[in-house]
Amino acid sequence: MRLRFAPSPTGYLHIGNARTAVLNYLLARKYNAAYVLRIEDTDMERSTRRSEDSILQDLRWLGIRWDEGPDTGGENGPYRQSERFDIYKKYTDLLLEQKKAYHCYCSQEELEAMRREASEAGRAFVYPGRCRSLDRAERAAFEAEGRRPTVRFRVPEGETVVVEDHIKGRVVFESGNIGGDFIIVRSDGVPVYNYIVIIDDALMKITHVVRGEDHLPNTPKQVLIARALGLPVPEYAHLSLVLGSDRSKLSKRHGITSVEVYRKEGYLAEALVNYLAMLGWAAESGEEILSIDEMASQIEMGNLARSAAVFDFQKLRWMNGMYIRALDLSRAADLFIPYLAESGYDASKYDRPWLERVIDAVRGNCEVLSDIARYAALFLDDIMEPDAEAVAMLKEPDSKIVVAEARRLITDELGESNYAAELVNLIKKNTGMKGKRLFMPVRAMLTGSLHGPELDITVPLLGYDRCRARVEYAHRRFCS
RNA sequence: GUCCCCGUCGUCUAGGGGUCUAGGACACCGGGUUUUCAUCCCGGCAACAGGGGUUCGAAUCCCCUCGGGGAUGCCA
Repeated sequence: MRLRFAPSPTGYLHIGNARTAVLNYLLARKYNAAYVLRIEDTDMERSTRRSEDSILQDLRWLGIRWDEGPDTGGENGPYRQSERFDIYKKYTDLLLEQKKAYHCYCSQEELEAMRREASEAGRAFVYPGRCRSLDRAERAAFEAEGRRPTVRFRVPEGETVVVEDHIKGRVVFESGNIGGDFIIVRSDGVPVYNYIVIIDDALMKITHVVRGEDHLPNTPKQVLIARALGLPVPEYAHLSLVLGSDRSKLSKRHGITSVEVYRKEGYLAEALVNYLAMLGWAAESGEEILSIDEMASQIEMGNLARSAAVFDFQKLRWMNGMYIRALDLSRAADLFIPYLAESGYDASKYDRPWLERVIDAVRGNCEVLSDIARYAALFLDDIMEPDAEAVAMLKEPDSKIVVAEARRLITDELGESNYAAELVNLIKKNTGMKGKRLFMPVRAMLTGSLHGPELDITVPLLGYDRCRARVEYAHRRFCS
């Protein structure tokens, strides 16, 4: 069994395509199938090497590994369609020779006019077959005009194509209503997707094509090509599409669609893969947080959803948070530190074990890695400017008593060794303050906020010097 | 327009003739824990698109309607 993912390098890896890649990968793992990566770069205007590189990079980041591809090579290469033109040429010559295809001299403008006419008349456009049977003289005349022909596939009449789709079930098409003879080679000699996809699948011995549902209406064209060429037809599984909140095909206006951007925002590959797989698939156990191995062992080609799924950014965030919390602390630190650096904190300035404790204290607040700076700031900045709530709290008369006592203690009585254990206790004892009247001012003066990790964790992590500086700052600001 | 696909809580889904007064998850709303926040725990809200069949019995099977999506490219 052999599966493939065949992206077109015309931009970044789209989240919907990533889902196709992930599902193919899980299925390949499940059935112990070969996973082939093929680059469909026949759109010469839009395809770029830079895009191909970024797609490969994103796939690797997701944890997807392929057995054959443009970078790894393999027995069925080359794996870029742009490097296989001579192969397609042979098939085109064969079709031409057998009259299963013919040269078409209609210009794009003429075609456009016919299309417009059909749409204005409320009819479906079907190529009328104007060039179906040109004789030598007619062809020569067109050539003399400087027209460069495309090659059209002669769609046989009255043929039925039945696709036994693993997800959709039996889908039946009549050759009479697939739009007429379609172009298989452009006038510049470059073949088009609908034509060569089936050749490559056959030559690369792909047994199962798992791809987006948007390809379903193209399938009969591909099957007809295969029949004309005597090539084997793979089995199909057409995945339902991913939609945005308004139920139209997911696009940028719905939110982030680039895998690279998710990575940069601090989503974990494991979480993204997990979420993508859950979009249109549910484990029998009902569990939703699953490793790649667990998903691979439970997934089946036949139990993927038939209906489209709306991409829920909120749920992805939730899932990412779950993964962040489950991370081994050292790995969490490795992942978070670059985000601290991005916010201007030089991680090398801090002691690693201390930094890990800080991260552990605030990771529960983080849904994405880039949330870290906001929550860790209270440990990393020297002075925390109190926010509005904290200011209001520190202006309370009781709070001033607490702040004043804190200052007295930390300047006169407490030091590095005992402040953490004694500061709050002594304030309580000496001022008689308790409950929120005690903890809130302490929290506000030490962290600048009324919210945050428990003080028992926060105070020792802050360290004596920083606590002292903040107490003095609060005292200057609110008690003088 | 034509062809194709799809239709269970707001969202992702379980369910495939009786065990469904329809289960889980996210979100939301309460409550508990945390003297705070987040986490965590408990509870609540909320759906079989509509209409006809078939059947003793339909969310499940069939048909129609409606709704949504996709395709209809010298894009993939």
